Amino acid sequence: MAMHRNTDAIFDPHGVTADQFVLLLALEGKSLTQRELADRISSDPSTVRAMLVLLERSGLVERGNHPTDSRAKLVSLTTLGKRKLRILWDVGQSIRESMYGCLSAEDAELLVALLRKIADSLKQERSLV
Amino acid sequence: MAMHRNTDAIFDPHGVTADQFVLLLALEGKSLTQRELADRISSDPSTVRAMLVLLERSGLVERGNHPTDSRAKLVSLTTLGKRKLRILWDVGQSIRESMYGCLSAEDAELLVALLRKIADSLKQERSLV
DNA sequence: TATTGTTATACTCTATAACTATA
DNA sequence: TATAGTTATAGAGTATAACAATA
Repeated sequence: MAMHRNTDAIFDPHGVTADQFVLLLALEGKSLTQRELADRISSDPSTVRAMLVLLERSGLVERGNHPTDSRAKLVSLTTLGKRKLRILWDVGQSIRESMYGCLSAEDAELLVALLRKIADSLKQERSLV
Repeated sequence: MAMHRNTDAIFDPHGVTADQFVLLLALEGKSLTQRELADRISSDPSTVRAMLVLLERSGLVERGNHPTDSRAKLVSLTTLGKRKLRILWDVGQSIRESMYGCLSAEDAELLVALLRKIADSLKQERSLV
């Protein structure tokens, strides 16, 4: 598979790019419209469309009809997609844990807490816009 | 300018992509061959070549002859490139500081220290390979 | 009129393979 | 033989603009 980002190397052995992982993550536990998906991953409808075509081809995602809006399509994970997402999450988790290996347990926990605080702060900023 | 990553939005107004910024940063204070540059930014010679063509066109970088190896080319920042790099660094710095805005000064310092520890650990791992 | 999605087009980064020139 | 760089080719994400269908 062709990589298009350095970080893809992590997921490359699993046939998924880092961007695709982000998209799959946004679909965890719910169905979204392509537009909602684009907003969620801070991308563009045309970009999302291109990604979905590839992900559909890989069998990780499916697009069905929207119950009330016939313009929209509802995107959701297939069974294979859910399974793949779980695997990829575990891959990422093991990498994170090995990165924290040079820190004490307390420092690792502290680091995550600080990062989460920043993430929450940014998310709140964004929702105010 | 066409963006090719979400993070490009930060540098887009300055006509530089995030990847180009990484490359320019690797050239700060020194000249490197294209091969060294590729190793430094964990990329490929053909990729680096493509990037350098664009950066040369923008006038941020120049390629001269290598003093002892006539196969190699020495890549270095132009005056404009050095100036641009300083500006981009300041842009990044102001963004980092605004991100730390939700943390106390001590916590912000601690966060940077923890991240730097991880970075150093990864760098050491890499040099052992 | 506004919105959802599609299509066409263009740009940047990614990399592999085959190649030239030099060490 | 090995290395530095180039070229051709291919793939994936990025976005804009124009468009059809629907709300």
